[in-house]
Amino acid sequence: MEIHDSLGYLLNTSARMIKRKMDACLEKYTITTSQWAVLKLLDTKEVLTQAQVAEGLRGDRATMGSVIQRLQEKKLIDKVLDTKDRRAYLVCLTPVAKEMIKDIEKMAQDVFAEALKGFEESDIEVLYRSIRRIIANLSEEENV
Amino acid sequence: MEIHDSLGYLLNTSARMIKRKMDACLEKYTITTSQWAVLKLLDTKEVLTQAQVAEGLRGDRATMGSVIQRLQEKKLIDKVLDTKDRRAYLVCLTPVAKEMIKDIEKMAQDVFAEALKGFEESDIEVLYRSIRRIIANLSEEENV
DNA sequence: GTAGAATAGTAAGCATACATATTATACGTA
DNA sequence: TACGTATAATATGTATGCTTACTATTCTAC
Repeated sequence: MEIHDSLGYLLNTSARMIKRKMDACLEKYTITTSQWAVLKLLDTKEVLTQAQVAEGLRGDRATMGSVIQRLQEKKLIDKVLDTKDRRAYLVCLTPVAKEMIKDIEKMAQDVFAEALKGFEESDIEVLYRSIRRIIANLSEEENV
Repeated sequence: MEIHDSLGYLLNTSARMIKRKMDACLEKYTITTSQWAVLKLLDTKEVLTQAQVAEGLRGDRATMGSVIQRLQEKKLIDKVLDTKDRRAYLVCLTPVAKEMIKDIEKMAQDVFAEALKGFEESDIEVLYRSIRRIIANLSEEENV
């Protein structure tokens, strides 16, 4: 099978292209797409431990730790030691970050709209359902 | 919008999960998923310059250069200076790599089969067509 | 023929992404 | 109460992935 026909190549390439476009748009806010994902998760969940952030974004704790560290350096999140579990830090957004997220939200939608230009509504529905199914399939096997 | 509902998150996460699974399977061959993609491309095209490899996999020349270097160190590809264009190298597979690719091909199919377990044939068709359309949409805007 | 633009490959810097290992802390059980 | 197992965070090493910049070479237009 041609590499260009493989599911891995198609998913990886489309993901990289969206990330590239998002990174370019996010540059003016001095954050990256991965950092944006962490901010978005905390916007919904308010307070999480680093382990929960990693789990929430299906990333590894070491990587998420360093993404969180950079966000902390940029004063976009705060992390404080959990008094109930002294191993853990509680992570939340700063007011600056909350303000910023409002501005970025629309821009992110525009990137996805561009990616999905000309799509049938029904195809969009199948696409999203399919990708979620792939994630579920690969999570399932992991837990065996 | 929830981060988990965003197209970027869905594509990125599914791509990373497939890559993770592929990397685990490829470990016994001592190569990575990105290296495998280069080998697969050269298996089809026989001889390419590094710039063509980068273009063929929609990557940047610096990154592809270092992936190719590592494959050369592993004796899986050869690169020779192009006598017609002394800027360029011609890259091709070694016999060892060609033998290896046969073994890996089936394993790669198994990973995709696992990802697509339980899918309707029609949904698979919509999924592939949709992702190709996303790639085309994002390529188009790049070339404006 | 020459100058300017473009290309091929690499260097350097920064940001993930992943795996493995270590330290400190928490939890459950005998 | 002590011990073994599990967890949270970080350290380290390796491999991308991307951007910018540089050098050598090629190509095109005048």
